[in-house]
Amino acid sequence: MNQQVPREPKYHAIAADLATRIRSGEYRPGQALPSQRDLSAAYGVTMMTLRQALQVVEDDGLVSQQPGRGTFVTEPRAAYQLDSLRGLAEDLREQGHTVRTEVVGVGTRRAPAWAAAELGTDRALRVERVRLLGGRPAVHQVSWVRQPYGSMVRGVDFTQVSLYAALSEHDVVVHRATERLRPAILEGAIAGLLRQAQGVPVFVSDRVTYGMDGEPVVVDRATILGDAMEVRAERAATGLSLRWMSSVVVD
Amino acid sequence: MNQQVPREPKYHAIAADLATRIRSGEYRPGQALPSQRDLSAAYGVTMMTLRQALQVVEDDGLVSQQPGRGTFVTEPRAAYQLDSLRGLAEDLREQGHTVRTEVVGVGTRRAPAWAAAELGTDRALRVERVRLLGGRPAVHQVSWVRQPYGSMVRGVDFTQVSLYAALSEHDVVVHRATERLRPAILEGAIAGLLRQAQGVPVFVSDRVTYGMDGEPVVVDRATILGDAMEVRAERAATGLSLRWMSSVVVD
DNA sequence: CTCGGCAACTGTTCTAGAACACTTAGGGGG
DNA sequence: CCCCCTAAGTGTTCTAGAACAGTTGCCGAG
Repeated sequence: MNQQVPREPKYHAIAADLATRIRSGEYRPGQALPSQRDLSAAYGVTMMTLRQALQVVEDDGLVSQQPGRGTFVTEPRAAYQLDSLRGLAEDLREQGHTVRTEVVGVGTRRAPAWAAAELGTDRALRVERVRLLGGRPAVHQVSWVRQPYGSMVRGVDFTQVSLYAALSEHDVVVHRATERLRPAILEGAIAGLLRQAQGVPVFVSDRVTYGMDGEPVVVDRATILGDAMEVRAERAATGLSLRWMSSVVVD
Repeated sequence: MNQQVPREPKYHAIAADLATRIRSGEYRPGQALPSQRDLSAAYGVTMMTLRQALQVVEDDGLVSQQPGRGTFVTEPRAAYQLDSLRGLAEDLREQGHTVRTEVVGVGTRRAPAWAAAELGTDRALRVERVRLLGGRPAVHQVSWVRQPYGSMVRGVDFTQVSLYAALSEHDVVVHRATERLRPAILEGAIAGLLRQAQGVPVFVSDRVTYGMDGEPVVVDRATILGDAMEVRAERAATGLSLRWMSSVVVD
């Protein structure tokens, strides 16, 4: 047995192919995939390798493997993975939501104490945005990008380019994030920006994103309308996720 | 190669053993476990089997596997796993929190529409409780236990026994739960029970717990003070968790 | 002293099966 | 018609490696 381990693991490619075929409708919710034996033969790999691919697809929530019965495509579940390293808008777009970003302001500022404490400095670029779902403001977000990274992305049009994509263009690779969520009451200028009355219940999310060297790169505070998102957990699924309430989506 | 598959998979037993040794302090946070090759030899299994066990332990958040470096024990993270099937108080106690339960009322009632819709019937036992952390009311919880399970546990002293422990005494085994979390504003009689002013931001958690037959057994609605809990996510960890704010704990 | 290369260590991927547990459907018998 | 058994299908677990990618430390040379 002489095997090569390719640059991209086979099981990744297979998982991606299966995901594509499921998302494209080739395999529909409730439908059984071909058996593992048939799939492994079709992809030209052993059962073990195929099973690794299926584990990935199952972990992504696209299928449910049932002993003795088969592997079934699950109902689509739009979810924002809280631990995602992508930007908010990218996540929502991937889920098929119509997302528009409005930039409220961009400028080099002294970061407030809470953000400076996380960044380890108060020298930062402040990026203030509003995210609209289906044309309706749903999220107000202020990002503090630590210098020198802030200067790198200062001229970016953030209505078109995500902060993380812009950082990536400058080879700033994010590696880890922590995020905290709490309930709060909408007040101040943010209420106006979200076009809601003061006093409305919201989630406030504080997020710190770290680079490869473990140093904080971006600190975000997002104010999210309580009727635009819920936190949902299901034992049978991959874990916790944030779901964008379908009532908000006007595609 | 003639192998038997035992009733309990080997990798389960190995994962449990490793978890026990980590939790007992034999392997400390930050410390590297022995290499996979050494562990597989020590447990008398192949690398693949050992890796399955390690995947389970990593999925439980106890270790972090790092290519080329080793497998390291993670810092303990006191957390209420949102998808836990145990009762709320049990979770908190396990985390070392001082929890006291006050029973507001128990009685057979017609479940409200939202709970009846989940239970598939409005015949249920209503159990209303307040959970105190460190002597301070932190959570108000109303549980609706579908009949005939409600009748089974009607006479239980819920200040001493959790609802799920009581159900378990009657061989009602819960198998799966779904939970949703949203922000809200404290109002009505609940504010008084939690000894807070009306208008305070809270989380509201709706939870449905299912039995082995897939039928709903209990529907819960918990109102949780925003300063008693946060949702926290870390990429490097197992996913989302609810953390009880240390400021609330007065042990 | 610093840098580069090499060796030994680490985890990751893959092969090629085989045996087991679970599920379902069909056929036969009562 | 109902029940039981068997066979064929399903996923799950396990063996026994080998090759590859990543990491780290040590030694030698400049």
